[in-house]
Amino acid sequence: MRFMPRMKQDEPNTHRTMQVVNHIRSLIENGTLQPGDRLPPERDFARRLRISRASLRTGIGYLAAMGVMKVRHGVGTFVADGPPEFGKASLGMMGALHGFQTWQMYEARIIIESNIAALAAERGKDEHHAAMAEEVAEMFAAMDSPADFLVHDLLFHRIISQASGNPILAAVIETITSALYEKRRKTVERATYLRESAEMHREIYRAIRNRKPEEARKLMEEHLRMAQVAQGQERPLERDAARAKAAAPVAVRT
Amino acid sequence: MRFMPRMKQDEPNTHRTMQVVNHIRSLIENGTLQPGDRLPPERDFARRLRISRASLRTGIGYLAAMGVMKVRHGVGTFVADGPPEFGKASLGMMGALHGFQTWQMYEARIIIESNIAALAAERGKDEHHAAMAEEVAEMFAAMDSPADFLVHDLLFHRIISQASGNPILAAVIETITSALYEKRRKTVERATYLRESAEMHREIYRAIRNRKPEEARKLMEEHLRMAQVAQGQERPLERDAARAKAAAPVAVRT
DNA sequence: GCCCGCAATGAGGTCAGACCACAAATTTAC
DNA sequence: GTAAATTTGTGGTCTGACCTCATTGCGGGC
Repeated sequence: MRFMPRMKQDEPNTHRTMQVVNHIRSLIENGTLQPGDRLPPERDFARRLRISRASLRTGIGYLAAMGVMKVRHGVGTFVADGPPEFGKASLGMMGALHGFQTWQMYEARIIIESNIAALAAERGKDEHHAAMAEEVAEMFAAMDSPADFLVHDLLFHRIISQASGNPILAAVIETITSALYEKRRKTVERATYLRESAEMHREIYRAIRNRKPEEARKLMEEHLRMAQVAQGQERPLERDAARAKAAAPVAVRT
Repeated sequence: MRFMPRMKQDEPNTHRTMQVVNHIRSLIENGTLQPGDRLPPERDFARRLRISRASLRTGIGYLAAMGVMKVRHGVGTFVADGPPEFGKASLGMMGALHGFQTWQMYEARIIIESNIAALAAERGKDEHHAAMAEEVAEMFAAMDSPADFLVHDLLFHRIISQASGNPILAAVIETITSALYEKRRKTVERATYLRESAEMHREIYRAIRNRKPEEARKLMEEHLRMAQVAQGQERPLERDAARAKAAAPVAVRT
């Protein structure tokens, strides 16, 4: 992190929070701050921005909630690295608020990730293919360790997201996947279908490497649908669902 | 909002912010707080939770960043109503951080929303059909007022999202759309294609009402692709894109 | 009697400075 | 030389005063 310009002085009444957010945003946009970089200590930064530490912290908290910043007590505040995603807790929180169902997460995941696979088959580069092959191999090697298997499973899917060339779709999938992760880790212990799963991954990999978008899409969809069934998260029938939650009125507020 | 239980006292070292978030989350989950409800005044709430007002505010700020709460200076703090979406600023912020391109937003939108249209054709209810018809009519009526037209355009798409029965996909689209809104409002003034656009909407509506998922999907995709072209946001050719940003290394950190 | 304008009220927003808790580096003791 | 204790640097929390904004309601002027 190099030279850091001073914040604009005007607009005295605009919310301090947004001043901080916009300031940091501009630092990111002009390259002063990059993923993984560390912010100055709060006390210094606040003095430099000529605002109180409390206000600075509010702004940082805002960015942390969106997953843009990562705060580590006793260590420092960092710009997020790793794959882009919406705030970790946000899906869960919105789920509580709007009554998301698990089958809806799977449905969204199937729709988006099968298209990601197709895009990856069109755009994937050699590095991606190599990395995918690596993870498939690791999966076969970890057949007796469900926990390890899961790790490489996740990594495999993440590489496909990256190969798709669309970080927005990748971010959405990342968010959904991490919300699903907890439920998943429990059922993976029943390792009965690991071999089958590994082979499906291999087929997906081949379709992508051979640049067969439609095949990749179809295989991915099949794979995810199977994963969903393996965890008993199919969409309930209408008459069962009706009991669960009364239909919301068609009211689209502005 | 009825009786409000007291926060758990234990776990003294856990972050106050998360205490607040979890507490409010539980209030939402057990129905004490509902969309549109107002939180108690910060001073009272903080006293009841036995934490400082500053900490409470940190937690509220966190929720506000995720779009779960809405704070209005001088008025109060409310649980968000309206359609679910990720934090308004989050996409823009992530875009700055990870270099999202506009064509990627359109690509994501086309993929997701065409599938939403298909789902809506399968699951849409009479109320949705009626509301959609209404908005189509409004669009034809607003042919001479691009700004009004845009409003009904947005509403139309929002109803389809709701009719799809998958609030997660709806939230994603809502987030992308609002990020795209600014750019859109400018070009809509060149009203040359409004009639054409209205007719496409009508066709989409008909496909959904007649429960023709594949047709709805196809029409929606066509419609969005046209909107993208109308604003000159096609995906650049590879050789042009290469110059814009060097390919990131295939590094998938955990 | 009605309307406009100006307190009064109550809400969130900001500030300052002291102190607490955690993690890493450094020194000290053995 | 290693392990324990201490120091240092950073984020986390508290207190309580004061500021700004939006709404309410009371007057005075018409």
